[in-house]
Amino acid sequence: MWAFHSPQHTHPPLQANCMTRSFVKPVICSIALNTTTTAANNNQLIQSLCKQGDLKQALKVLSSEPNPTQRTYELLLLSCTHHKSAVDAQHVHRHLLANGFDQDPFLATKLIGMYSAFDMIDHARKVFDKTQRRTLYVYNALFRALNLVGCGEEVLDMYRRMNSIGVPSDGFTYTYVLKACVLSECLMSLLSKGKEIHGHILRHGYEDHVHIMTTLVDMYAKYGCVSYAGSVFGKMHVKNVVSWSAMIACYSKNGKPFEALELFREMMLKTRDTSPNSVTMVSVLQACAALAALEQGRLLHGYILRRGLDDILPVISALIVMYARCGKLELGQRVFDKMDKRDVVSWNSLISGYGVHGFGDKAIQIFEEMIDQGVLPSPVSFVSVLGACSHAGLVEEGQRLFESMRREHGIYPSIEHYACMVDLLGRANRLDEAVKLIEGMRIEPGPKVWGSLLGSCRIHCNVKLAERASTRLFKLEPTNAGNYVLLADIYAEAGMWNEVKRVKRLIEARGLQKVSGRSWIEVKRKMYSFVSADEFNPQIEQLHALLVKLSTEMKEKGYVPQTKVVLYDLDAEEKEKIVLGHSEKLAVAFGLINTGNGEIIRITKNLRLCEDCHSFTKYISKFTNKEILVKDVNRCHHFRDGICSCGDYW
DNA sequence: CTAGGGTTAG
Repeated sequence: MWAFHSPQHTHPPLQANCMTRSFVKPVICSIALNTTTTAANNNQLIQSLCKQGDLKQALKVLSSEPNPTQRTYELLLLSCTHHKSAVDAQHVHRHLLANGFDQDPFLATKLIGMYSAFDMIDHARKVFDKTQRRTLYVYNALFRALNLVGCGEEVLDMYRRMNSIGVPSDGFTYTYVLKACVLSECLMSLLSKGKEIHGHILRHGYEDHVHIMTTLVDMYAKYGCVSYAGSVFGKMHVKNVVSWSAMIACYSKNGKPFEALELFREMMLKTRDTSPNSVTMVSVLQACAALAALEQGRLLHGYILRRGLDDILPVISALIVMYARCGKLELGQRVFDKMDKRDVVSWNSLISGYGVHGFGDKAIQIFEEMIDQGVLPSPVSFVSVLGACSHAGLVEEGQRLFESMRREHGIYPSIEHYACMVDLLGRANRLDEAVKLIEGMRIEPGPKVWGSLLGSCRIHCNVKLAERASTRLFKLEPTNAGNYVLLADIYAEAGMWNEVKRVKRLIEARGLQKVSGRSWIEVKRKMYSFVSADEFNPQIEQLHALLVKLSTEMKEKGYVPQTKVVLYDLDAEEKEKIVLGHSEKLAVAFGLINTGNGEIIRITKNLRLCEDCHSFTKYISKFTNKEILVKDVNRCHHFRDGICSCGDYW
């Protein structure tokens, strides 16, 4: 396991507030008495008042000061930002324009930053436009402001102009333009832009600049280019916590939790002066959650306590989610109960926890408790609670909540919410209603919505509707192989083999790689990975033999192999062989051999659990008297004594 | 003068 470093806490130096305060106080008294202060004194006085937080008084003095300095205006603008007073801000702005500072590039950067903080981006733009001498700093300030409101393309556009008129870039500029590449709406076209900027950066000798290189790693991560990110990261000579965290997050977010844990291990072993912080922990916990790696998650929990990171809300939320996904909902609940302050994310984490285990009623109860306690639900709260309804088949409750969203909470349903509702209705075989909902949408239904519908068609084997959904879906997401596989599944189940072939050819023609089924199991803090028909696994023969033996015995007790899922037109016996080799069954067999009596087998699957594996695992749990937890992409299945916690509704 | 990683979702 990881060699955890003992934490070294560094305390930030204490601010010397009290000192300044006692110095300034007597000065205030003197203005009231003495109105004939000199200009120099007035400027100093305004500055002191700003630093001290007395904006109103500072503005009063300003009105009788004929010659404010640049520094005076700077502090006034900062003070306005601090007090969130846009009215005063505009007053100061007018004042400085009237006093000959309208072309001051330094104050322009301050003004832009200030308007950006007020969400007044148009005012920020106007300041930029009116400033004739646009220094590098003025550009940088605007880039930052534009990035904050998500106007990535505008940043890139301006960057182009900046280059063409010969304004040089610095390290800050590069971090802003790289971020801009990710923010944009039309993502794909800008990946090449990002690569181009990557080139500029190297040409200008920034390859050892930690901030820029880390931003690059993050940019490739957000584009899902895991290998590019890894290559940039690998070439970095100087790495710090942020760089490591960015790369670990890259793996966690891009479906490579195994690699995330591996890199974290490397970080612990290789770096002596870089210890992980709360941000690192969140990403590593996400990876544990994705893998249902409970033992590793527990170690992390201990580490979090030792490092005193347990009062950081995102860390605790990630912990709750980790426990829930590892099948230890009660531990997640306990962590939640112990919190002394909670935010909406903490609540959402718990709601989703109950959701993935199929406890829809409990999820709704917690959702309502949250509202009773005065916490405003966020859009994600509704995604969580609607998802919980969907897993539990609580259609009416889901519809009620969906309605209350807009009416009682003023939250307009987004694509995600519609996708939840389509899933809720579709899963419950109310496909007509799902279609009606889509047709009545006030926003354009995205790939998630059509994907939900296609998934439901798969469950209820509705070929006609599946064809309709997939036509739309393939246009919106032509490169998502999963969608094609889903359609092929539906055709296969309906025995339409020519159509299956057609879809398969489509996948090939478009050069897509379908995600292969994979399962993981954690035994004694180590993760073992399985793919179906894994010839390279040294234990494969032993596992196969066990599976054949169990299958034969269980068939006598009523187990019937479900071979509909096989995408090849083969005879029954061949199909049976294929499903018996599914990765999830290999992991189960491995678990049976390698775990002790009474120990729960905990498995993760990267796709939805197939019907046969589901049925097989139910029988196994009865037959071998073992408790088995399987986390598939959507939810947790808890197999005990021949039944599954999902009630065969998943 | 300004900068990099993380928080819940199917």
